[in-house]
Amino acid sequence: MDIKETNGGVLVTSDCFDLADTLDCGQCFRFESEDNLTFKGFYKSHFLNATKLSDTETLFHNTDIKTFNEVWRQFFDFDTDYDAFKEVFKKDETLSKACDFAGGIRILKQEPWETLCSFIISQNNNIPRIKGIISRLCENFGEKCENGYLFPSAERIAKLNVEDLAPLRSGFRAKYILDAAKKVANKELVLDTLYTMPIDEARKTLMSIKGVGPKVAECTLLFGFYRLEAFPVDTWIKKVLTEYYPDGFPGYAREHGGVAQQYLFHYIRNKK
DNA sequence: AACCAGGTTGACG
DNA sequence: CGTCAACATGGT
Repeated sequence: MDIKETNGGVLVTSDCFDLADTLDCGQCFRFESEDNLTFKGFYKSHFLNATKLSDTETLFHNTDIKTFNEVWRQFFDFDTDYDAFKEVFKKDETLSKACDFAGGIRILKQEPWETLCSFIISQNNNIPRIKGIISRLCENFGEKCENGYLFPSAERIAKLNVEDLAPLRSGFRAKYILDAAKKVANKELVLDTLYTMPIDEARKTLMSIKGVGPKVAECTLLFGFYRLEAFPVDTWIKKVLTEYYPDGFPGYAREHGGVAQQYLFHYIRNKK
């Protein structure tokens, strides 16, 4: 991992980072790209504009080393050694292939409320439509700024009703979005406590929200709270488990199972 | 035109 | 406890 300031930007060189795979592997839904090389989007109110230059080089535009270190360095988890994860994963044949195929993916440290809301929307839904609903959520209720719209706060959404959310075309999920927003806004559920809460308790807490079951809770913990032991099982991972792990998923890959899961998810969906 | 999508709920045995 | 239809909507 090498990070250096360049002309009007910051250049990152790493064998364990692929911008396109990281932003397009289903852990986030709000980064856009025309050519699958340059990606734009937001973390909180910070605007990202970055380009994949090669398999190992990524250029972050319009930023300096100070902003980069404060915002993007932590968002993209650049201080974690993914080679160490892969060393463990490579003891397993399928995981080894997944590492080779998807080893540029990193687990993003996303904003908790946005992550929770996004994965509520994700249930029984496909990725293109999930992106559409979230995009309309931001356009309708998020703050407008120079480069687009921010993700609306729970407090903002909590004041709305189901009819207000009709423009999202989120279907039966609208009532779930509102329940989550209300529980967060009135502090019945304090999201920040989930960073350190014992994971089983954190799962239960999230599942007290209507529309949050085991899968959505697990995704929220992994992608919104950096709980790398979380292991979301969706339809694709179910296939992987029955097909490649009939005797169970290896215990040694469990500690950072979320990383393994993400490699496997991307591998099984995109190989060949 | 069916079938599926990064599932969850509530009803029923 | 386990099973299962229903749920809104749009992409393939």
